Amino acid sequence: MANSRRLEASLSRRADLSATERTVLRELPVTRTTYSDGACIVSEGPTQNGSCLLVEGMAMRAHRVGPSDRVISALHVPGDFVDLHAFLLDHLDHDILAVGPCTIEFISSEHLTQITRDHPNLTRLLWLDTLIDAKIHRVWVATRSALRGPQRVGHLLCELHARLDAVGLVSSNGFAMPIDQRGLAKVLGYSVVHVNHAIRDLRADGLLEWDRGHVRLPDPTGLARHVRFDPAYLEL
Amino acid sequence: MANSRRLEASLSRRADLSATERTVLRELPVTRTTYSDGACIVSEGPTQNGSCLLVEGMAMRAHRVGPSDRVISALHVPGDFVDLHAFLLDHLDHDILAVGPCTIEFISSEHLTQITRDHPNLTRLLWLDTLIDAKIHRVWVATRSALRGPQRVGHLLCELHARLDAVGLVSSNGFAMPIDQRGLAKVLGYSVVHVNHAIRDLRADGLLEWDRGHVRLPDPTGLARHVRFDPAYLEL
DNA sequence: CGGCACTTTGAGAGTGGTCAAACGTCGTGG
DNA sequence: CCACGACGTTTGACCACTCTCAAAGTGCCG
Repeated sequence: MANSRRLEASLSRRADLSATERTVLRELPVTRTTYSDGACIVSEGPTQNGSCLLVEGMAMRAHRVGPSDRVISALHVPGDFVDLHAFLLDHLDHDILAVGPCTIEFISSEHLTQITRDHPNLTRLLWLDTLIDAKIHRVWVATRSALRGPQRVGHLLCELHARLDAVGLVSSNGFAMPIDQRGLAKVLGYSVVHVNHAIRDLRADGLLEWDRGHVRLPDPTGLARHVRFDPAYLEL
Repeated sequence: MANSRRLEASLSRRADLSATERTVLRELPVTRTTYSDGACIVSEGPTQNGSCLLVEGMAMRAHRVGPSDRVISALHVPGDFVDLHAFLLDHLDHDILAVGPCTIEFISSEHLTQITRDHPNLTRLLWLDTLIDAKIHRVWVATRSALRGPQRVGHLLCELHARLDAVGLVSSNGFAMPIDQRGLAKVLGYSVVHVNHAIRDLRADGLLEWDRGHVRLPDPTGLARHVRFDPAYLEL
C-alpha cells in the first residue's frame, strides 16, 4: 500500500479542488502493479474488489466474440481511471489488457464508496470522467460511419496525439506507440493489410512518420483538418 | 410544471429505493414537451439549464460531420435519461433529435445538483445509468468490428427488442419501429440499399418481419444466436 | 547465422457504395 | 372516384473499399 498523486493530478485537470479534497486524494491508499505486453489486467466476469487507474503505458478493452477472437472497443492512456465501472457494476463484459508494459494502481471499493458518500464534488469529477469516456465512445461510433481508410486511421492517431499530449507524453509532435499495425487493425475493425495501406498513404502525404514504436505527426493541424478531427470532445 | 413517475420507475428498476428517495423523485418538478419526427430536442453547443428524460417515443444522437451530413452515435428508448450530460458538461458535441413523435420531460440542473448533494444513493443510480449508456456504446463499437451485413442489422434489432421489452413496449415479439430503412442505415453506417438487402436476407431466413412501422422477431432466440446477441450488457 | 515478429507487397474475391429507376402505399386535391 | 405527388421500399448494374491468402522483406535477438 502506497499513496499516489496520479488521481489528484487527473481530477484537478478539470476543476479546482479544495485543500480537503486534495488531502483525501493524496492519502488514498493504492496498490501498484506492473504488467507486461498483452497481460490481462482485469478479466471478464464478476468484478473484483477495486478499481484501477492507469499510471503508465496503455491499455485496451477487449470484448470476446468467438472462442479465440477479440475485438477492441476502447483505448486508455496514463491518467485514465480505466475501471471505475467495477465500483458500480457487479459484472464486467470485457477484458482489460495491457498494451505494452504498463503500471496500474488499484483503489479499493471501500475507499471509493467513502468518497462518494462524503465528497459530492469529487464524486461529480469521477462521474465526469466516465462521461468523457462515453463521449469518446460515441465519437468512435460516429467516426466509423463517417470516415474510412486512411482518414479513419488518421483520426485515431490525432486522438492519441491529443490525449497523450494532455499528460505530457508528446514531444516535438511524436509519441511512443506501443500498438503495432496488427493491434491498430483490431482497434479500428480493419485488416492488417488495409491498415498498412492506409499508413502508406498517410506517409506519402507527409502526414505521418511511424518507426518501430514511435509515431510522429509532422503536420498535426494539417492531419486534423484532413480527417476532420476536432479535439473538443476530449475535454482537455 | 408537473411531477412525474418516470424517473422513479426508471431508477427503481436497478436498485431498491428508500421511502425518502421515492418521495424526492416523485416531487421533482418536470417540464413536459412533445416533439414531432425529426425535431431537434437539444442542439449542439453550450448546454441549456436542464437535463431531459425520454418518456415516450425514440430519440437519437446525431453528430454533425459536414455542412449537411449527420451520423448517428446512439439511440434512446422511453425511460432513458437522454441528456444527463447537460448537468455535468457545459457543452454538447452533438444534436439530440426526435425519432417519430416523442415526449420529453426536462429536469432543471438545480434540482439535480440538490440530489447529488443530498442523496448519494440516487447519485449512484444516476451515475450507473450513464455507465450503462457507455457499455452500450462500447458494444456498438465492438459490433461494428465483429459483425457485418445482415448480422449487424439483426444485432441492433435484438438490442431494440430487449430495451423496449424492458419498458413494456413489446407484445408478441413485435414493437413499433419509428425508424425507417434510411434511418437505420444512418445508425449502422450503411447505405439504404445495403440495409434493404440485409433485411431481405433476414426475412428470407424467417428471422424478421417488418411492415410499415412495425417490427416483429418471429424467433428472438434464433436471431440472437445468429447474431451473437447477449443482452447481459444492457443490465435489464 | 538462424529464428522470430512485424511490416510490406501482390492477387483474387467478397462486402458494401453510388446511381438510377421502378414499385407500392398513402394522403391530397380535382 | 380518380389522378397526382410525396415518400419509403425494392431492384439492377457497376464500381470502390476492404478482406483473405500468400509470400517476400526487414530488423531484432539468441
